[in-house]
Amino acid sequence: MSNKPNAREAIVDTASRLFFTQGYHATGLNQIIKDSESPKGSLYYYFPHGKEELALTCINRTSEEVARLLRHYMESEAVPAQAVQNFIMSMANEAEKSSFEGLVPFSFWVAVETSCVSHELRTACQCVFRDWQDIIAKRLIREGVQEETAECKASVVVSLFEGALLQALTCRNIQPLEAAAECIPAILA
Amino acid sequence: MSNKPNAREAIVDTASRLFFTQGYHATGLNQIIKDSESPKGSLYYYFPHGKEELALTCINRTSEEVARLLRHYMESEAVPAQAVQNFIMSMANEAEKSSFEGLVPFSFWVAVETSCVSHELRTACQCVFRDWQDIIAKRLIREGVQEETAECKASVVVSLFEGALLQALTCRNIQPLEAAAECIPAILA
DNA sequence: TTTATTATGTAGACCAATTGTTATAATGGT
DNA sequence: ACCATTATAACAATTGGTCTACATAATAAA
Repeated sequence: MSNKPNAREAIVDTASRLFFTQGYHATGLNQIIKDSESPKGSLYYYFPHGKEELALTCINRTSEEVARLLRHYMESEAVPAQAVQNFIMSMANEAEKSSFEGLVPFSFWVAVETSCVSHELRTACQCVFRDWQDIIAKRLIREGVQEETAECKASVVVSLFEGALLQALTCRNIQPLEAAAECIPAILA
Repeated sequence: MSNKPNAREAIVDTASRLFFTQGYHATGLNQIIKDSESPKGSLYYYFPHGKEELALTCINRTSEEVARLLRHYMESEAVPAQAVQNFIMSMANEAEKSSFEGLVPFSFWVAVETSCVSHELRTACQCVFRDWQDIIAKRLIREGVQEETAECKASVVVSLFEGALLQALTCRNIQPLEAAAECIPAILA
């Protein structure tokens, strides 16, 4: 009872997990409907444009989720460098806890993959990176950093984190993330 | 005449380009044989184990190619930071020149994708990252940096570069790479 | 030197399985 | 009766992979 729109939620949940751990092309619609225990009819009922629309939804939803988390960490520390370090290490712990198999929402390497699919998906991924960068930059500006410098450093933080996550997932080891966190103060100084 | 093993070369060349720009799963065998103008018979003659064996060959070959390039840049400058900066900016120019569509061999985000395919591919990608890191670390150690610190900083450089490349390819803009290069001295100091 | 024999590649038709997608029928609550 | 949702079956297209036929070149036997 009262299972009104939870089929949609189940689909988006599992699809997000699969897209971000396996990749867009590696994830089949059949696997999504099997894992989410939802019928294929529902998938095309909620996402008439199919896989691409579903992916777009997953990207936007995950992006917002992460932005919220990032904002939380950036606000809850007096020193920006410490905030970023906490954020990175929390993600590292999360990844390790799930044996590098769970949804590590920041791992946006799907961006390049989906960029080849359609212009719409590429634009969505662009926005994701820009949003994250903005959150960090705004915090730095508030600290008195000049705007242009802040944008630049925020971009570096995002890049470093994405790259470290890529290495960590490949090697199934949080060491690259630890090294990244350690270097943050030197970058933001 | 004398066209002995150039079919193999053609296959590996085009397959590398496609794998590293589109991704492993997004690249079909049919596209490879069409683009390389080689018949499927030849593909399975040179790579009896199919797609996976071909991918392994592409990864190893590209990895060595990049390692050679990286080594070249690391040797040809007196100051390590300057060497890394030159390397990053040369890659940025290369990417821009091809409108972000050519083979940007450093973009190893396929690593995560292929990591899901087989243990063998994952191990290969791990080795790639370790090799690149070693090249940078050795140069830093030669400069008098302590071994452990050197390893850590080398890992950061690799992460930062990979992440910046990810952003650059997504946004079709070299700005993230420029920002990354600018930060290198602060990291290696 | 001519003739067999065997490697080495090329060429592409063919295969079962799966892909994303569509269409239509059946459900069930209001 | 209505409408939102679910449930199937089928769709063409493509996937990675196998198979056999064929050409050429190298080697061995006569």
